[in-house]
Amino acid sequence: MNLKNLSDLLGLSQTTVSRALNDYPEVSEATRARVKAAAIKHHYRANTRAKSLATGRSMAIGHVIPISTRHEIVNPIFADFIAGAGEVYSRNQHDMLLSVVPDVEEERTYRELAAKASVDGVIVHGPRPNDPRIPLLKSLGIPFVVHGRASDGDTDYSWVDVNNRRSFERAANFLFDLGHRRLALINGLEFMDFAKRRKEGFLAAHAARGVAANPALMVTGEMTEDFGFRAAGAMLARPDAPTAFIVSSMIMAIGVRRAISDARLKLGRDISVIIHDDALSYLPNGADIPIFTATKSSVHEAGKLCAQMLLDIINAGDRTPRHTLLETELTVGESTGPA
Amino acid sequence: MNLKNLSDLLGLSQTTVSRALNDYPEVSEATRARVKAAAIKHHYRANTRAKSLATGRSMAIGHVIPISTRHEIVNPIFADFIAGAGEVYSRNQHDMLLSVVPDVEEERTYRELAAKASVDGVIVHGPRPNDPRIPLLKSLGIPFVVHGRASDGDTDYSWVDVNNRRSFERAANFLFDLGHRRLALINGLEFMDFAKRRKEGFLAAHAARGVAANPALMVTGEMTEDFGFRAAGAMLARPDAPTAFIVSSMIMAIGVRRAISDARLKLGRDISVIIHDDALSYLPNGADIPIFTATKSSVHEAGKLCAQMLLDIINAGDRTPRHTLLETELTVGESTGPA
DNA sequence: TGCCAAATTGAAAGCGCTTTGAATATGAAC
DNA sequence: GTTCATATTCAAAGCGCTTTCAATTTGGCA
Repeated sequence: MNLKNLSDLLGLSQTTVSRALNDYPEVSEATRARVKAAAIKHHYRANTRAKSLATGRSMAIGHVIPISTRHEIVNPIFADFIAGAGEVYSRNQHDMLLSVVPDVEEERTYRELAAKASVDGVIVHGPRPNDPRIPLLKSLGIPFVVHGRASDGDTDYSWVDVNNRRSFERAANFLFDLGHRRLALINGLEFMDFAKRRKEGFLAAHAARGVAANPALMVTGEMTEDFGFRAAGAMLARPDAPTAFIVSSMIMAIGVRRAISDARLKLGRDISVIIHDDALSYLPNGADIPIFTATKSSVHEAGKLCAQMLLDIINAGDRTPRHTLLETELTVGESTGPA
Repeated sequence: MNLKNLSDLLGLSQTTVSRALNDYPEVSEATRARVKAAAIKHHYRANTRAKSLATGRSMAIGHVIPISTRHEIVNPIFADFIAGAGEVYSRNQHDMLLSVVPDVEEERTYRELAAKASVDGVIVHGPRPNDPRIPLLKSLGIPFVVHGRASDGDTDYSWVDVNNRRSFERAANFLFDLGHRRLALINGLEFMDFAKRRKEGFLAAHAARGVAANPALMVTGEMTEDFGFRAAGAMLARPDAPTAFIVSSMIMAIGVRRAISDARLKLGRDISVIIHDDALSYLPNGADIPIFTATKSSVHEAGKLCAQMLLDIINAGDRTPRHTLLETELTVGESTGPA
């Protein structure tokens, strides 16, 4: 069933039928009702490709998911973020186009998306300091929103980010207030911007208290359970073992917990742990009382915000950058206690 | 830069340029080379919408991700599956169209995808027994592949699935062989087909050994850490506590491990655990020696297989169903021992 | 009754590509 | 030098929609 069939059926021109369905005013209410009824009855839906060819808008948003050729890991945050964004797209009749590409081909992918005109805008995932994608997208003229920020370089673009620096500074201060002095940081890979900012916050808190941060207690790595386990295990074996950990993700923290329990220590009593909690739907931080004391910020919500911001930008047609900086919630759980 | 511009530039007709780029034989090698060079030089890529309007193929595959209105959870398996499928699509110049929709609107979404002709085929996620989507997609005439199977009802469709029944039967037998008699099953929600099959396998092993399965030791629920923790905690507190657990996912098992350690028991010595390991990239089952004894099957691989099967079906044009049944690998880790 | 503005409808062009059918150029065979 | 098959190129139609511009109808008012 296409427009021609439908209009023939109704004895109307394609013009009128198209206008009736798209709520143009120059169509009588009587015909509009008749047309809409017929459209529903015959399950008519405008062919997306034809429609977007005619209008010049694809009604689709692109997400380019780079698969690291070195690390072969899929960001576990991804599912919840996508789900959040997807909800917004569905509600606004947009499609989501996902490209999973080896990171080395990322630039080519963006260029193709632009040239093939298959999306109206893109979300940029996992920004790195001085990220080359930002100038690229600007030069291509595609509207985009970055989930996170890329420090250094051009900062004149739209983003939604968590205040990672402040968040980790607060976490460190919380531990200092409990009397801890030997804090460990188990962070994500440092070429990711968020990890860099978290470390800065961690160090800033140390500086403010006049406590020297021990480089041996600051590690960065893949955000896996296994890495958390090894890193924490190694640190706990040191003579200058930390009394508290700040951990960049729930998944890593699960490994940290395993290391702590393997070392026959009790979480919250012998050792304190604060995590950053992305509020992943399948890893809730306890039901009533949080298992971990955490700086919490829902990545599902971030997905929604990014998507909404991008749609707003596209609709507004005005390209002045927008920013949303989310503060985390510091929720106290059972994993922290006095030193 | 569009086809017209490019052909004007070259002093050729659009026909010839199009043919040159699409490797049609009736174009001289000299012109083909000239055209291809110019295309690269001017970053020309055919507009997807125009192309698919002309060819009738959208070169896109749809994935409908239902968000349960009740459970609000995103399947953690999702990211790795999508990454696997996405790799295959990229390699074959296909796009992936993701629709995140409340489960109640799923039917409407499939109908729209069909009517709007925005995809050439779809992957069906999370089949349930007697799943209504299968007859629906058949009636709509869209090629599709199911990740998993829907027992009961029409079985005449293409799928890629793990042999869940056999897998859990083997796991139970492995524990029986170690001398365990009181086995617990911590399973996914039973309206999911895979969970149903796993339970069948669990029960089949019991029946074969003449051991009565204790209904109190078989639970189903959300696949979260928290559910695993609570379920295992409650069971361990019983007078007829299990000596071994079979757990349907790594994430649940992490909760089980927490419950075990809270009960001051040692995993692998006091209590055995076998998990089903989907080999999620961010939750590796230990680095050298597996933490958990597991029935393992990579969901990333399953994503690739589903995608490849669907593309094959679309290209073959032949609609006879194909099936791939994957056997799991039973790898012995440190979480099991004699009763 | 006649006139003009407003309301309503339609024909046709165009979005950027593929593909059919026709036209032209080339070259081998006579 | 023709002739005809083959190789190469092109003009134009068509994919299903939107939108411009033109045509028609309607109704208010003098």
